[in-house]
Amino acid sequence: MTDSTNMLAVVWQRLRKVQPFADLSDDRFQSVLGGGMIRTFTDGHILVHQGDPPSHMFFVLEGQLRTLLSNEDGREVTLRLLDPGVSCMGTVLFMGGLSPVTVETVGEVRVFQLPGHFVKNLVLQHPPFANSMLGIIAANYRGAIQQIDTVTLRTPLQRIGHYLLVEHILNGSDDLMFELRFKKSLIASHLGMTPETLSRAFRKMQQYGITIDGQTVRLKDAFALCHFCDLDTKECCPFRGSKDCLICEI
Amino acid sequence: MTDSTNMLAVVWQRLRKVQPFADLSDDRFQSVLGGGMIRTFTDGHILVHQGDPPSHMFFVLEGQLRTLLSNEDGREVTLRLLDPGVSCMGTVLFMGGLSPVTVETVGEVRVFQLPGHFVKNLVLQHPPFANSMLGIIAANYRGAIQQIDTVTLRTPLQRIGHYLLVEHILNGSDDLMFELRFKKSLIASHLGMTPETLSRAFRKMQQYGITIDGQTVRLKDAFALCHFCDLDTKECCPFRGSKDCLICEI
DNA sequence: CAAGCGGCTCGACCAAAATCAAGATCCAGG
DNA sequence: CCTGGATCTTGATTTTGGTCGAGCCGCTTG
Repeated sequence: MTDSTNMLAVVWQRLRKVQPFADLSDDRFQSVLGGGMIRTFTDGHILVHQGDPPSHMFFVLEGQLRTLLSNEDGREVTLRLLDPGVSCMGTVLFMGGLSPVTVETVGEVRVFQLPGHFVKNLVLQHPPFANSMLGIIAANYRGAIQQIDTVTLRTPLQRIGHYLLVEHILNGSDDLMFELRFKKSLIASHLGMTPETLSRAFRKMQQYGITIDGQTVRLKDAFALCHFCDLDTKECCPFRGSKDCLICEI
Repeated sequence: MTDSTNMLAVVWQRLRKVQPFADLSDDRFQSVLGGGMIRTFTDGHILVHQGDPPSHMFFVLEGQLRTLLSNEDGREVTLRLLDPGVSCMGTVLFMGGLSPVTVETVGEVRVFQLPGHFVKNLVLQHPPFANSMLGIIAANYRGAIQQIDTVTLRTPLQRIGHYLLVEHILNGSDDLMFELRFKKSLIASHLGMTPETLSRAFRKMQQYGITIDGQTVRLKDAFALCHFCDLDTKECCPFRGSKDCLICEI
């Protein structure tokens, strides 16, 4: 009892302020918690198989998940890499039909899972929640478009540069050193290339003043990654419009 | 007056039964029509530039649109090819921020455009409409995921096979002959390859009993395209579970 | 009918990334 | 402190699809 109360406290803490729950009243949020459950999985566990009917929406509490596509030969692409506070399968619930994606744990993971019908009801009964869901799905869609851009229009070097840039910005971008959140083989799979190619490209990044040692990325200066900026990313750049950024000036 | 009444009748006819309007009352649908406008564009006109703030949602009435991504070198990928009855930019409205995609006409096109704020209000005021929008966005997202699968996990031959299969099914799949809806260079761009590669792959398809002559596709038999089926497509296959399909049996 | 144009096809060549095959490095467990 | 396994790096080789150039087909236009 104490344990489960404790767990609930963790969930509360973790999910209260994030989409799609941020706009809910405390009462309603409480009922959402009651409608779902907390589960723990070990490394490499598959929560959803490509082709399964989608049953739940998942929220990462601790650890990491990834969503991926695979073909018959065993080749795969990672679609999304999820850290705590992030959800998945929300979109798939509204697609109708079977899940096009596989969801797999990366390391040990604790998730909160909410039944699909629960989510769908909430959407119909609570417009702000529907709006939140639209926002989440739209954001994921944006990510997918970004990924199409990445794998079809960019060289491996550009892909990694852009990936690092986004990581750097997420990280607050005030430090010239930060850690990769995911292991390299996963990043490679996300960027649509082999680990070998990733490795070689990391090497080539030294020409731009960016060195990668283990999981640590070091930048020569605050603008080292500007070469890899794009319209979308520029919007989030803390130096946007700054005279110091040679790229943005153009 | 007569002309605009006439136009409205066309819109009514074209849009009344399609998402996201199908669930609206006649009254409300009428007010939606009043809130938007009809416009005509010539070939190659750009309705939305990558990086523009999204202002409208568009519905194709006549002709074709495409949405695309492009990079600085002029290379581009086509994301979606839109026929009458289909919408675009609905998702982008909910993504927040600027449009990641360009929208361009293919030939002469007539569209109905609805201001973004109008759509957003409707979502907040009318839950079934929100639900429809979720469905539309989710469907587009599915398309994007499909495209990632296509460009990263499939050979050019498989990509085209799958594309033809989907076209065949959309076409009713009762005829062994059908027309490509889009010109080949557009299809190539959608499948993430050059027109030359598409051409060569079309040639190779003869080994599978599929011949392409101009815009006309001819199949040796009803199961010629089964080699290119996947889980997602299998769900829509009219022969699903049929003993005759050697692939589905597996 | 001829000319011109756009879209498609096809062959020869080339560049880039995947694959294959060793090593190097790092970490966990004994 | 040593060992075994996973992960990453590196070089050599192969494969694939892109690029370039030329020619063809079908359609429009004069």
